[in-house]
Amino acid sequence: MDLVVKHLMDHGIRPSVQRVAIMRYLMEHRTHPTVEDIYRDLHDEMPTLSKTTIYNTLSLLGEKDALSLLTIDSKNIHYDGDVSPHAHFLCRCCHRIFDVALPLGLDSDGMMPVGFSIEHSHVYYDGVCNMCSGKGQE
Amino acid sequence: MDLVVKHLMDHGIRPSVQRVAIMRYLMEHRTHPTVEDIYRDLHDEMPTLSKTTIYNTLSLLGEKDALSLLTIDSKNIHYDGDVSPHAHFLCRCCHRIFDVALPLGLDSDGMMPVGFSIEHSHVYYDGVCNMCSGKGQE
DNA sequence: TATAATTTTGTAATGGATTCAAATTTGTGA
DNA sequence: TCACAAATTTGAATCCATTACAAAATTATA
Repeated sequence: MDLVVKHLMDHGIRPSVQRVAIMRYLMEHRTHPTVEDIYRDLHDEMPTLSKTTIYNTLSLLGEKDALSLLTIDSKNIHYDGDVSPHAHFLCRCCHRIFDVALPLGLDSDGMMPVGFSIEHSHVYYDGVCNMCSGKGQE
Repeated sequence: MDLVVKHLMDHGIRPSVQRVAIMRYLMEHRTHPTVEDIYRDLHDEMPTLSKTTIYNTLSLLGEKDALSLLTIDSKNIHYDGDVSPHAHFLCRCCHRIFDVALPLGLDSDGMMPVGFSIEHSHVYYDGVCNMCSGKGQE
């Protein structure tokens, strides 16, 4: 079975044409796109796709933990189809978001007051990326 | 000298009446307020304070690292006058943001690819707080 | 096939954030 | 203290991401 369809069904989401297209886009483009990005890029192959559907779908996928919401950028919400544990880095210069490894020793056990239960955790960095600093290997 | 004025000057910010009032509000209210919260609460003592000034001031204070922007909540930007290292927890039920300790052994050294320089880092959690879960000691 | 439930769609409305130029305040030098 | 320049504040207009909503289309079920 299609990996994307399986991913949706594993998270209890009925795989409509639009949902599959949006989830596939997220799984094939690890660029942490915004709603605008998704709409622009999917518009060619699905001219009837509406922005409302994208909002609805991303909202549903988020509730079901089929994707991850990135709030690192105060201007726009970004979405990540990779739900495996990793941190994110926002370049203040080119505004791209990069996947980075989680810091060593990250362990929130015993850090929370009694009665607090963690559902998700996020580690965000911002700074300047290798391209923008001119110090990166090309 | 007034601690608030000193805090501003230490960060290279000229302490105008409005800036001091906004910074003081943030230092005395550890509730991680939004622009709306600040505007509502300061309006009594400063009826002429405009929202644009609050936006301008928070933007300036953020650039100078005199406060911290919290992007944990996708609905609104929250502001934190406490710039010492700590993590944040957003309750998905009451939508309050709590200060929590950073996880033990947190170490981002060597986690970044060559050429990436970190300027700020944030650790965010979401889940249910002790009040909303009913399991907290009151 | 008929009916109900679900999903999609486009338009309108909402509201947080920004732009901008005028008004005000503050700082500086004579 | 006064005059001028620089910095700051203000409010109206605007922008734009997101949401609300109800009709249309699609899909599931009997």
